[in-house]
Amino acid sequence: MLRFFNTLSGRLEEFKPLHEGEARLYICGPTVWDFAHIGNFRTIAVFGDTLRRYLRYKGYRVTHVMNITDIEDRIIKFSAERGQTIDEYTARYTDAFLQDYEALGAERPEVLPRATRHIEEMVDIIKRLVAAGRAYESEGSYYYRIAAFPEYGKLSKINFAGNIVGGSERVATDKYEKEDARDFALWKAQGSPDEPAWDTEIGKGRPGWHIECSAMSMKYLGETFDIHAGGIDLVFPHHENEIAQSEGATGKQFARYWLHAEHLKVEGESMSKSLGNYYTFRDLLEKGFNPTAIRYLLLSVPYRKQLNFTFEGLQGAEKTVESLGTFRSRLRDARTEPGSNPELKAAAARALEEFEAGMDDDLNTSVALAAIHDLKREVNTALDSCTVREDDRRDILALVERFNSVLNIFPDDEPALLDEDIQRLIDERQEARHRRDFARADEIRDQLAARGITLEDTRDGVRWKRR
RNA sequence: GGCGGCGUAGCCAAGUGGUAAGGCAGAGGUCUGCAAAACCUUUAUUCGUCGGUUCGAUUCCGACCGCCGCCUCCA
Repeated sequence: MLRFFNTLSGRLEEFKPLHEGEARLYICGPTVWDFAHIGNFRTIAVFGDTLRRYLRYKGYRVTHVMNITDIEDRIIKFSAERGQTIDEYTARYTDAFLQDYEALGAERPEVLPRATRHIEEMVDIIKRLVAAGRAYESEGSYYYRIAAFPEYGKLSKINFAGNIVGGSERVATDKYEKEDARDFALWKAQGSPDEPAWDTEIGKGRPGWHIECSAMSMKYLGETFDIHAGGIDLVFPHHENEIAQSEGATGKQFARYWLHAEHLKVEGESMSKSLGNYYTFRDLLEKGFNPTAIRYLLLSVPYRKQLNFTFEGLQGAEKTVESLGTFRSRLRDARTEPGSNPELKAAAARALEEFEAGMDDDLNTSVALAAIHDLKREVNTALDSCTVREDDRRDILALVERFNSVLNIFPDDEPALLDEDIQRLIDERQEARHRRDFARADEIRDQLAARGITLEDTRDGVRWKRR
């Protein structure tokens, strides 16, 4: 039974999709004004992708929508400063993001909508809100009338009674003419002629930040859909406002399950540019770290925990991921007798059960990974003692692929081709070893090591791997 | 100020009202010509501190200390 911690109810709830056999998922993706940092990737690419993959593993047909925000104050400002259109300005960051997203082993969502392409849908919602009395126009801008949506605050549990609203008087510092300090902008009238603006039925201007997610999620997933996910910082005001906008316009429940990923820390501190511990995924690749290891590390702690990202941990993850790869290729290459070993059959069944128990429990990836490590150890022991049989080999390899279809942490171990001269050197070394000419054998091994080829002598011959 | 999360071995950490998963690092060993890989053994009488509830708490409650976050378009 798959259960999620739903921010809306504050409880663990069984996942029941709205449509039989189908799971519809919306994730608030990046804002494309800068390169995304590893925290973004943990939420969007690792948590979001794992959620998507596990839903599919559970048999649901998944529709995954991830927005890419391309209307935002900084984007407007920077593109204007450079005399570029928004598309020209954001193209570089969007491309880089998608490239990194895939390098991290995440699957491309079915829909990657852009705010700039959905102005009409946003305007439509604003018109519906105005008609429902939940929005009003003021000096060319439109605001959400929070007083007309009594449920406001139900997601973030923020008590607005004595907090932001001081009384009935307008907040004098606000530059806009709002009825209430809490009211937020749905549409901003064009400020100056050089500012990008869209000419629409409700005037010339640009949308507020929150409306894009209401418009795009409902367009692709329906007015009510299953899961809405994102970083914990989005709970308020972004997601709270999305609920107000969507439910205020449709009168129906918006998203049924709200999942929020915690932020990570770096070396025990919050990640920030000023602390100098702000890393993008690209930074880590440039430092030579393996993307699979990065994924493993970001996955090793359940998404609702603040994982502490450290370089020591990343080095550890590299070793771990390497050993997973060794395990899989060892099993693949093992020469086995026909039949099956009941102990391994039981070990595999236990691993599957624990993996699913962990993942079912609000995607507890720590437990799921422990199940994989336990299986790895038992199988390696059996490989050492030659007690793996052909059926075990086949079944456990299939099981590993099942696990990997969800976590994607086994490194690629495609039996890549060796250059002919490398193969010749390996053969020559084997001959030398038979002659007990170990000096020559070691010389060749060092030579290959310098070319990035590590050799391992096993009972069944030489294994090699490229580093 | 309001609201929330966290504090478990050298490091990253799971977890539970009945006496602590997993990974990395360390130590010893097996295997090996030597390595590598793999495996075995070992590493918290203890889960921030102090109280309380309980037959029993790391797990529940309270206080305190420390860290992180939201309330300010940062995942």
